[in-house]
Amino acid sequence: MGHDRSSERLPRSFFARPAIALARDLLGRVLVRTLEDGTRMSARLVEVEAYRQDDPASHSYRGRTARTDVMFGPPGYLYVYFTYGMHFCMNVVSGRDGEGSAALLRAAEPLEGVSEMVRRRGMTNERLLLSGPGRLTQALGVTREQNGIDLAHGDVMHLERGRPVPDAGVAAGPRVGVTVAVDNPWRFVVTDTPYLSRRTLPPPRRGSRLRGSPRA
DNA sequence: CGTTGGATTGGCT
DNA sequence: GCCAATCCAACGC
Repeated sequence: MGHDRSSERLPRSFFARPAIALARDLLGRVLVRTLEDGTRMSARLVEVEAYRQDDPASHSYRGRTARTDVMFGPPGYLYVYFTYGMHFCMNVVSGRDGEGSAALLRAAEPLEGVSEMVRRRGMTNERLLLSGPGRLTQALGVTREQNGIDLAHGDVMHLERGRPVPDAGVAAGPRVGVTVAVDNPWRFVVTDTPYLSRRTLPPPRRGSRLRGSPRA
């Protein structure tokens, strides 16, 4: 039995790599949100997607703008954007400073602070508390105000080591809700969990270079 | 400056 | 399964 390091904070170096590698390795990690009154909420990440600068589906594809500025900054910061007139989505910035890439946090398993999540979500079904990018931000109290915060050293939100998920427990498939670059299997999910935004992975499309079951 | 549609969700058919 | 809600960034003129 070794020393338990699961609550150690992930350092800047963890985030300083390509979006696909980061997205995959974020599975099983613990996202911790600390409110101003000290209340702690935490959740185990089970669904994450990668977005690269050379990727037509990425906000960074058309260059650096006011909205995507954080995405082009150094790794380990939070990129939050507003969509469909009512939802916020949050990303962990990856790669190098000056490069626009990030990992979209799409779903998680509630751990600590469930009653606080329930209050913010206005519903009690634990399965639906954090199972979607908009639900995740609503439950954890993340809005435009948290755009650009530092996850590696800040107090508002951080990531802990948790328990990395082995390849046998991970599946990859097309990203949800994107209409371009649909053959890029950059959505990573933990297979053995009820907390995903979608229950099943779509089958490989005809003409796709992928074959058989999607793998990490 | 006007138009378009989106890395979504929840409610209704 | 279908679709409205509701804002605003990006793009075209």
